[in-house]
Amino acid sequence: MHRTFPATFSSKVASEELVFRVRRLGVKISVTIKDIARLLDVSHTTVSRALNDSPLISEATKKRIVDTAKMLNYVPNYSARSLVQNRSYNIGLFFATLGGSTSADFFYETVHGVAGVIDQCYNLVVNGLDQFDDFDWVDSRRFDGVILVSQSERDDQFVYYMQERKIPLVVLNRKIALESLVNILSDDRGGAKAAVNYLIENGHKEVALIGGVPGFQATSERREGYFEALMENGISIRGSLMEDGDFTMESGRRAMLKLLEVTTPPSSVFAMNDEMAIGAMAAIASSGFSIPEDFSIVGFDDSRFSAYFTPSLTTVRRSIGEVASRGAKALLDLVDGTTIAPGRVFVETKLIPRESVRHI
Amino acid sequence: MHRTFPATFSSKVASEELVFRVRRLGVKISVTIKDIARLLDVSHTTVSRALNDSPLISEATKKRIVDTAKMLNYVPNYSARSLVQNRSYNIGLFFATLGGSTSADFFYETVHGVAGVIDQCYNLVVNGLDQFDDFDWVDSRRFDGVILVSQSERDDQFVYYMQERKIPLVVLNRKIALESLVNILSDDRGGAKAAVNYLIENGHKEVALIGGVPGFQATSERREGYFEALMENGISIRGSLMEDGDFTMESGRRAMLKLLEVTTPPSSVFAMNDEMAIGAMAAIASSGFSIPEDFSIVGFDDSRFSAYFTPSLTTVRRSIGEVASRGAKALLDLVDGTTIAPGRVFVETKLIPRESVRHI
DNA sequence: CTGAAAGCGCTAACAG
DNA sequence: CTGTTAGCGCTTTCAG
Repeated sequence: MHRTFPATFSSKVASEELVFRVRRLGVKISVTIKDIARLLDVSHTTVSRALNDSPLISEATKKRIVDTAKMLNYVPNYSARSLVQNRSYNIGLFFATLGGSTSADFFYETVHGVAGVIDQCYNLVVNGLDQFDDFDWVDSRRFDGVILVSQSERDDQFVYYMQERKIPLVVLNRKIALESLVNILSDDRGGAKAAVNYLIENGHKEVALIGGVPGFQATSERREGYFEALMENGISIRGSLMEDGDFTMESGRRAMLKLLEVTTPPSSVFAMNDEMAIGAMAAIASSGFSIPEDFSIVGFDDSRFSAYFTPSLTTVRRSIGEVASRGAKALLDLVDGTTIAPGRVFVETKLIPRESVRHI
Repeated sequence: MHRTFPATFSSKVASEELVFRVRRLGVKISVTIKDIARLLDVSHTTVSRALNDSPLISEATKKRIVDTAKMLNYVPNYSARSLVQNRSYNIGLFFATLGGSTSADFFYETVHGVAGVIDQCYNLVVNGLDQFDDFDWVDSRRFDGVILVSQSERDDQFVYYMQERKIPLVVLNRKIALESLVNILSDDRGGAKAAVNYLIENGHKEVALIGGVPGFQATSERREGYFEALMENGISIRGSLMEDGDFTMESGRRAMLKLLEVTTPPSSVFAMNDEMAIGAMAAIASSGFSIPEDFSIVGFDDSRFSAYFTPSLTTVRRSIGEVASRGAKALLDLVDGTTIAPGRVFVETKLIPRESVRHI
């Protein structure tokens, strides 16, 4: 082992002596700063400084210490550091729920987007708000910052809780009234409007709507977009063409089955997400109709599978990954104390025309 | 505020005095054990004991303290507790990778399965092994235990690392040679065999294979199952009917396009996961063929969308969620020091017949 | 049953 | 540039 000793070792300490000391360290489970200090005859402060790249230390000693630390596989004790620094090195990524109406694709893209930005020194802690009765476990000493993927006003309770505790918070996916907050979301209304406009441009006089979970902000925003498009094109809104879903495939299927029973069925459908669009497509097919010949359909999200359907699904792309990564970057700045302008950022949406819409 | 004081408060401390003391606490960000101790004129040791439900304390004082703590919204400082107890209260959930070949559905089901079991006192830390150059950051003081969702032998390095550090580890999704480990996975081989057998039973004389990432254990196991089924039915193996994919939809599409160019194309295809099956279905459709008339296809995983395709996809269900939750339970036992028998658990797979297979 | 004292490993004034 | 000292909030001996 002593053959690997870096040459920069203290001249005061003979190589043999050092070997002896390392030996005496024995089968210690983990090396501490004190160990290194004793080994090199310096104070533990000096070691701490070296390891934290402090400027208050000579390059020589720093190198000596850093080398030794590496050799001994020193790993800092995060609990100790956390205790004294009052930081947890935990970043929370909280979803309103981990089950049901959070679609797999959405979840995946979000976690992926955040994880790609978060630094190695942080733990990314994933959780569903609905898992717990209260928020007591969310504490400034346990989370340096939190990214909330919000769906509805029900989450406001949590937002206020966080404000109270002064825990840095970034809210994704839903407009938040608090101006002091960083708030990143996609332009749901604009996207929905574009989707419906596209159907109208393609000659559809009637556009049915399959809605998401009532109460979710994405649902109301996309409904607004739907309304706007209809109104601007002088198309009257028919209640019988609007069905509620809950963002799951099954709900899309059920909603479509109902729409098929309307006396004068629409020629086109806008589903508020791709999963419900799939469900609707399944319902249409199982009823003996075909897409886009009998029905045109547009989804929302551009889930990764939407290009692979038959027919491929026309949809609205909103980069969930970008929302997530921008949110994560903002949170990191917030945690680092970098002053960033709070406020709302809309990530653009874009219509992706594919085969599920027919021009009439 | 003093109206809400519980009646059990120390008689030694008059209500007014207590109010005064609480006042003096002022706008402290967080209440500590010491605060409570001072408030109630007991030692901080006593408070600690009460809060930890120690038997070395009278019911009366315990109640008094617990009530006060609740009233003051006391939250323990996990860093401090961790430091002294040498536990992090972090549970790691590590994937070989967070991108690419980890499908959204798989990821979602796994996280969901684990999160449903993990106790509130733990943080669930999600990570991809490929995000980092080394494993130094994975430390026994930073993770009480880790669940590894493994794909290939490349992850062995990590497994050994964990063994060395004696960090409790549960490995999911892939057979691990180490007998001392808890190892939970689905019966990939059996599932694949069932899938291929099903095609053969339905009169198919030729079954093409679309494989997963070469090197992934799921890939080789499922290939084995494919071979076994063919051999037991006296069907010869044709190399031209086997294409490699990487578990993504696009790879399934490409593989199928190649299979369509074979001189005598097969009447059926077994794709090693549902995503590739979708890709294959897209390729078949775009080439002007239809399913199941021209080609029968079976997937693997029973992803939630497979029932909603047109035609719906015959596939093999393996409960990823169950693998995950069983793994999490085992890890929790391990962390708690409960002696559990290590070893391998196979979660059963089950063929789910749907419309994508035609009987000839 | 309760309290006093020690110490976990680290960082951060404050002196030299 | 380096060392001394103190202390983060908690649990845990060890004495009463």
